[in-house]
Amino acid sequence: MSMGSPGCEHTGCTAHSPLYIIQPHTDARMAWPDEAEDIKPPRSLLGLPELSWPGVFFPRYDRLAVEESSWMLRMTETPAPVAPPSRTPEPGPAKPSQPQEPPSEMDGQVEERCLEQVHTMVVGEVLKDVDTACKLLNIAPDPLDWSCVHVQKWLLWTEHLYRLPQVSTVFQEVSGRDLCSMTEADFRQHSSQFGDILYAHLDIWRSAAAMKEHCPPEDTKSADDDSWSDVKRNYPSQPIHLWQFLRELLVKPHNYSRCIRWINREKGIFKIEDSALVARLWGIRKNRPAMNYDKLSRSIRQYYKKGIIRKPDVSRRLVYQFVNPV
DNA sequence: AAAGAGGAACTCA
DNA sequence: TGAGTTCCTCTTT
Repeated sequence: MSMGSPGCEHTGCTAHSPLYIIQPHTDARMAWPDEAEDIKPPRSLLGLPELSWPGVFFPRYDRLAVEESSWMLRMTETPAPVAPPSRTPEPGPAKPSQPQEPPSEMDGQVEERCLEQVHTMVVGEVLKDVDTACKLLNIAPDPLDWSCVHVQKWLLWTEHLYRLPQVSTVFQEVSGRDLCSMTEADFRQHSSQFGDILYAHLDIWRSAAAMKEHCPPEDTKSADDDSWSDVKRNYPSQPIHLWQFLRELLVKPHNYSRCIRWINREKGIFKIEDSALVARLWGIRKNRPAMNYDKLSRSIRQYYKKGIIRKPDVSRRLVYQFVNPV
């Protein structure tokens, strides 16, 4: 791959397809996935300046920034199918400060392998996150398919992810197709302060939708997802139950361990760490803006009689137990 | 004060 | 009719 050119001969991508790097949030729990640690290539190898490894996995980060780098342009096998963001980066990668020897053939092969691994990893993580959000919000992965209600859900979700003040109100009665036809300038017009973040986040979703068409879903599936995916396949039209929703959060500890986590997975004992946040996520999922922990916990208590959830033998605040742990 | 428990009426698919 | 949702009162932590 030629690192210095604005385009990429492997993919046909152009420098008009910028990489959105989301800077790490300071919360140490929101770190790069553990499983990715052993395949992190050094940034110097990528022709990027050394810094703490940036995430490309949006739920863990609260700020979007555009970073130009041709290696990441390989994220998509084809150029983005829709109008790209207007803030086009300068062509060519950032150069290391020290002059370097020309890379040997072996260096080139190692580099190629690392890039390949990074590419696979990034694509997988982005698609997994979009998939998770789709399940939680009950919306289609492709923004073009969204109704106005779906757009509102996605906006609430984006507010939550990036800790934005209320922005959903400025996009009333906007369908997914309308949203996709808007330029970055349109977004800025709707929200001068956060329009660029919303536009960047939407661009990730649109790129993910384009990628999904080219990547087999197996690439993005983890063992944790399998049982739940089976449930979704078997009962595609069933509304999600609260216990299913809680399980879905629990099987995504990278994303949600700060609001809910297993105490003892084998016994099905879990703890709600942030009751307000879990309630808010449930409210978004069910389109119930007034949802709070008082109501959510009442619904959990309904499960006592049904034998789905109970309090553990040693009762603790915000700790519950699935009667039949999977 | 926040969480827990449970009754009762209500909505919605 | 089932699965919550909403509101309520009272108890426990």
